[in-house]
Formats: sequence, C-alpha cells, structure tokens
Amino acid sequence: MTTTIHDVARAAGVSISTVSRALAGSAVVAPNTRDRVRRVSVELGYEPNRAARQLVTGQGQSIGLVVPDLENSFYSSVTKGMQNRVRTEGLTAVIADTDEDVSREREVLAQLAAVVDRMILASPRSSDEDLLRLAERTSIVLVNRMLGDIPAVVGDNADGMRQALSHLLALGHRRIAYAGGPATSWSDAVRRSGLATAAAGRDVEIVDLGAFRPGQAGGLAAADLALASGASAVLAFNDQLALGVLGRLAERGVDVPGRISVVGFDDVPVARLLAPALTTVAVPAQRMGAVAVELLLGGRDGAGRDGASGGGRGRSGGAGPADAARRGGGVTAARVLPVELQVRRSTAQAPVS
Amino acid sequence: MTTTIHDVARAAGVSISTVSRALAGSAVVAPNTRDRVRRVSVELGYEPNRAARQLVTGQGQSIGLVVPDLENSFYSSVTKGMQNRVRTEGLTAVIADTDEDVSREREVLAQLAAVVDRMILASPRSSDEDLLRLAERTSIVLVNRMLGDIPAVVGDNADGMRQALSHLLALGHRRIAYAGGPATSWSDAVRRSGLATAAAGRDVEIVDLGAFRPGQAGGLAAADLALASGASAVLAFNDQLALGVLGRLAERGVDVPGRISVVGFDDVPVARLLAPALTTVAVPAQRMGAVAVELLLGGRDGAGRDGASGGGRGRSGGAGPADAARRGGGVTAARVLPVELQVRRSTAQAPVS
DNA sequence: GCACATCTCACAAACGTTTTCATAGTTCTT
DNA sequence: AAGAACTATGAAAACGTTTGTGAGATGTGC
Repeated sequence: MTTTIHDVARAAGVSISTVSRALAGSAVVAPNTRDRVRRVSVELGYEPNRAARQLVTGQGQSIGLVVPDLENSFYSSVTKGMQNRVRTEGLTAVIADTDEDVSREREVLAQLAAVVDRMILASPRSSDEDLLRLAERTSIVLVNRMLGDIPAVVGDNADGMRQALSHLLALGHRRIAYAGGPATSWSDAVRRSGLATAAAGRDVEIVDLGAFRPGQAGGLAAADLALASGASAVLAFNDQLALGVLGRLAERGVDVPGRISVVGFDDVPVARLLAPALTTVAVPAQRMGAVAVELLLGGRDGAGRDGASGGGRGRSGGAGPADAARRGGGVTAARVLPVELQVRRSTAQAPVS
Repeated sequence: MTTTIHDVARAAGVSISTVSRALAGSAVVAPNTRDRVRRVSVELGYEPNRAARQLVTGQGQSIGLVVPDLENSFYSSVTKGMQNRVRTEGLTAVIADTDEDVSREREVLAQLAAVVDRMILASPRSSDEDLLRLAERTSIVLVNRMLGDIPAVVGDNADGMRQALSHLLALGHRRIAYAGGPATSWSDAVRRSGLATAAAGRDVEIVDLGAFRPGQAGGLAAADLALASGASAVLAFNDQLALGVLGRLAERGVDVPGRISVVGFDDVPVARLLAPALTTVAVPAQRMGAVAVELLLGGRDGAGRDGASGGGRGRSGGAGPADAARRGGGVTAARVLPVELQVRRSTAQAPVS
C-alpha cells in the first residue's frame, strides 16, 4: 500500500541501509548513489514511517504543550507561537488543556509523558516536587514559571508591574488596588512582589483585593471590592480579570477612567477593541511559545536575542530580571522576555478626592 | 530503563503474548491469569510503547486538528472541546494552525497526514478537490463545512441568521447591512444565503458590505461602510468582525445601539463583557469539537442527541437544517447543531429616521 | 606487483508490540 | 475409556526503521 524503504531500495538497486543513510545525509555514502537514492525516493513519494523510526531511535517526533485554559487568549497565543515553531522543525505539536485544575493536570501530565519525551508546560499549577520529578524523566521547558534549573521562558513580570505603577503614579493615583490571580500561580506571586518592590518608598498605598480565579466571574467580584476599597485605580493580575472588572464597572455605571482607572496584564487581542480600550502590559505570548520550543530543541540559540523583540523603548533594564530570577529557590536557565506597557483609554488622571 | 512487556511477562511467569492479551481484555485468557498479569503490570508501572503498537497495528493513537487561526476565540473553543474529548478516549490531539492561508493549509495538511491517520478540519479554505482527495487516504471530519459525503459537524447557520434577522425586524430595523467573511469561506456563503432566504418577502432591505478578513482590521473598514450605507443595523459574519465594528464605532463616537445596532455570530467569551455587550448568535463551539471527535471515532453516536444541547427554546426546526444541507452539492453525513441568539445591549429599537 | 589503508556498501540485529498458528492440557461425548 | 472438541498458553513472525559490523572493491606506497 504505502511505499516503504524497501521499495526505494529495490528501485534504486541498493540495500535499505544505504537508503536510510542516503536520506539521513550521512557522509559515508557516495555522492552519486546518494543523489540517485534521493531522486528515486521522491519519485516514489516515500515518507519514512514515524512509528518505526521512533521505535528504533527512541526519540519522538512530537513535542507536547500543556496549558491551563485554551479559551484564555493568552494561552491560545502561546499555543499558536509554539505550534508554529514546532512545525517549521518538521515536528508536530501535541496539546492538552487542564481546565485550570490541579488534579486534572497531574493526570494529563502522566498521559502526555507516555506519548512525548519533550514537553512545554505553560504556567502549571503542579507542585515543585511533581515538576522536578517529571523533569528527570522527560525534558521540559516551563513557561511563566521558574523552578530549579529547569529551562524556562518568562515575561519580565516585575518590570511590567513597575511600568504599570509608574504610569499610574504619573497620573496622580495614590491608592491602587491589586486584583490577584490564583494563590498557586507563580506569575501572580512574582507580579505581586514586583508591585510591592516597585511601590516601596513611593508615595502610594497598595490595597490587596485578594486572589481570584482568572475569568469573568472573578473580575466581577474584584470590581465591587475595588470600588468599596476607595482606590482610584485597579491593577489586575491579567487581562481576563481586567475584562471582568471593566464589564462589571460598566454594568454598575461607573465611569472608567473618570472615576477609576483599570490596568491589565498580557495584552490579549481584544484589549484594544474594548470601550474603553484597556491599558495593559503587553507580553509577547506567541514569542514565548516559540522561544520555549527553541529552548527545548537545544539551548544553542538560548541567549542574545532578547533585545530583538519590539520597539524596545530604551530603558528596559531596571530591577526586573534580577528580581524575577531571585524567586524560585535557585538560578534557572531562564529566558526573560521584555514586556511593555500599552497605554490606552482605561487609565486617566486620578479624580480629585 | 523503561519496563517493557517482557519484564511484565517474566515477573508474571507467562509469555509476552499472554500479557498482551490480558491487558487488551481478550476473552480467551483465563480470568485468574488475567488478573495476575494486570496486577503485576501496574506494580511495575508498565506502559505499552505507543510507537511499537502503532507500528504493528498501523492504527495511530493521535488525531489531528487543523484550524485557520488559534487566536480566534471560536477556534480555540473548538480546539478545547476536541482536545477534551480526544483525551477521554485515551488518544492525543495533534494540532496545526494555518494562519488563514490557503497555500499554508496545503502544506500543513500534507505534513499532518504523514503523522496521523484521522483528522478534523475546522473550516478549511482548501478546494473541494483537495479535500476529497485527502478524504480518500485518511478519514476526516469537517467542521463548519459540508462536502460530498464527508462526515461533518456544522452550526445551523441559516437558522442563526433567521433568528438574528427576526430580532432586528422586531426592533423596527428595515435597512440592515451584512459584513461578510472571506469569499472562500463555506460558512459565510451559507450565512449569506440564509440571510437572503430569511429576508425574502419581508419588508427589509439587506445591504451587502462585501467580504472582509475576519479580524479587527476588517471590522474597522466594515464599520465605516456600514455608517455610510445608511443602515440602522449591521450584521457581522462573526464576532471577530463585530468586535472590530464595535471598536471603530466607539472610536468615531457613534452611539451603539442608539444610532446603529450590531449583531455578531459565534458568541465568543468576550462578547458578553463588552460595553455594550454584543448581541450574537451562540454557536456551541466546544461541543462542535467534541462531536467532531465522536463522528471520527465511529459514527455510532452520530445521531439522536441533537436536542440535548442547551435550553432549547421550543421551536428550533424551521428551514435551517434542510436549507443548510442543500448546499455543498450532495447530501452529507452532517450533524447540524442548533444555535441560539443571545440578545444583549448592542441591539435596540431602530432610530426614527 | 604486493601489502595495506580507505572507501562504499550490504547483512543482520535490534526496537516493543500485536497477532497468527501451533501445542499441550482439559473436558466432554459416546 | 478413548477419541473429539475445546481451552489456555507459548513460540514466532511481522511491522519499518536505524545502526553496528564486516566484506568487497578501489586506490596508494614501496
């Protein structure tokens, strides 16, 4: 039915080993037989059987991606970037969604580990121990989390919070509410501490609204709390939450940004389409996915391209990377990608009180 | 290193063939040896090697999904539903994004066909011929497209348009603009014709704004055209487009829904969070993904569950299914899923002119 | 002109599983 | 009690590939 390596060998008048080596580009095969074999192979439309190859090499042709929620735009962007890069490598992307559920994540990880030997974990809820154990058996790359010496790609969360805070301070806000993400989230911890660090010594008061599940429902609750807190601005853990906040505020007829300003994090595609358009910290989600793949495929190009991203508004150093690296218990082989505040309509001068 | 079937066989004191049969649940193996083998196998943490299994059975353990754009919420929802269902079957989901590009889609299809033998194509741009040829070699299921006798799952597009139109008519709109999707899109063709059918004989004028690429940019252009057309309502091919329209109208300071009403299609998660919240036709995207998997895995449960979906507001028959099936050149084994208009703030009484 | 290095290729062994076929043991039938 | 029918298991082939090893051929140096 399908053409195998034997068919090619017979047609080219060589043995299957020669075919295999010729197609692999091995140097030990003579140039003209190599060309002949290659020509015959495309003539016959030969495609190596992946299963057979994987069986003997032990090396899989696909890499896995685990995300907490595909319906969260941030993760679908990461997925898109990851999948794109994977495909250009001639590999395939296997994906799994954990529904933001810890126990579900365990089982997904186990199931996926049986299928792929390399995987990317986007913002996992799993415990450090589980992750480290997993890292022993299969090679993994973390997205938005740093742990031990597992390779990782993260946004410069602390710097993002610093940018957002500076912006709000410049607008005269002196009482700012933070609507946090899930307590188990590494990025929430980093963002929260980054905010605290940036606020230290400045004339501003940070009100902690608590932890919310990212998603509209969480945002609704956060909005009411923010109003009650008397803050003139609310900084959300991510855009999902910020969207919920905006929705609830509109529902209650609260003027944004007249009465209260709102800042998100991630810059999901819809952020700029809202009314008012959401001021948010842009994280290069697609690029994170792509970089994670590169890290996984061999850290060769794991450094030096940081500056090549976007507009790169001059100063992007600050305390960000160092601070981020300090967490997680140890130094990790992490790529820290720069983030950039997108100022839009949802933030304005603080109202005079 | 890893435990193979041989290790289990040795530990259980049987041959590998018995282990294979015992784990497969074959009836010919004695109950107590079966149990013993199974116990030993979990003790040793045995996991069958997928590559080896696939090599001998020829049946792959993963199914592919091709989507035009993962960053489009509709497709990430389909992906989520598909992936979920796939995982409960013990299979894995391989995905690929074509960036809404026809030539890219060709190459993605070819690459994926080499890896999986069963795939789901969500709203492909490929030509009928390419698709039919592909269907010969691998078993496929289409989402949002009907062609020949290829199994498919589609939303009841025509009925959705009918619902939207009825709603707008009830609000007094008599001149309604349609912002279409890409000309190559099957669903756009069906929605457009569904709209025409529903409008026939009613006291309403449909203004065709043309074809737009789904995405914010297209929406912006459509908004300006809609205003110029003098229509009191604009019906968008999908929510992506509607979002762009809303954004542009807000930017131009046009009152929605006071001056003009906007209706979308798909009901992506953000639709209800916008200000004004978007009136749109809800399509069960996740469920489409799940149903596509079921269709692919053997049509057994391919019928009879249509009504089990959502609130199911009584009448849902109408001209929808029949009309939809009429297109595509032949009768297909298609599951038509009911859709339901979600009335929100973006539609209101037509202004008196 | 012969030994020896070098190059090119074929043979064959793995990889871990499923599945067909054969065989030993067991129960049934007469 | 003996052959027949049946049951449970084992041996071995096959799936298509990569790769280590060895053998023939070709060329080089003396």
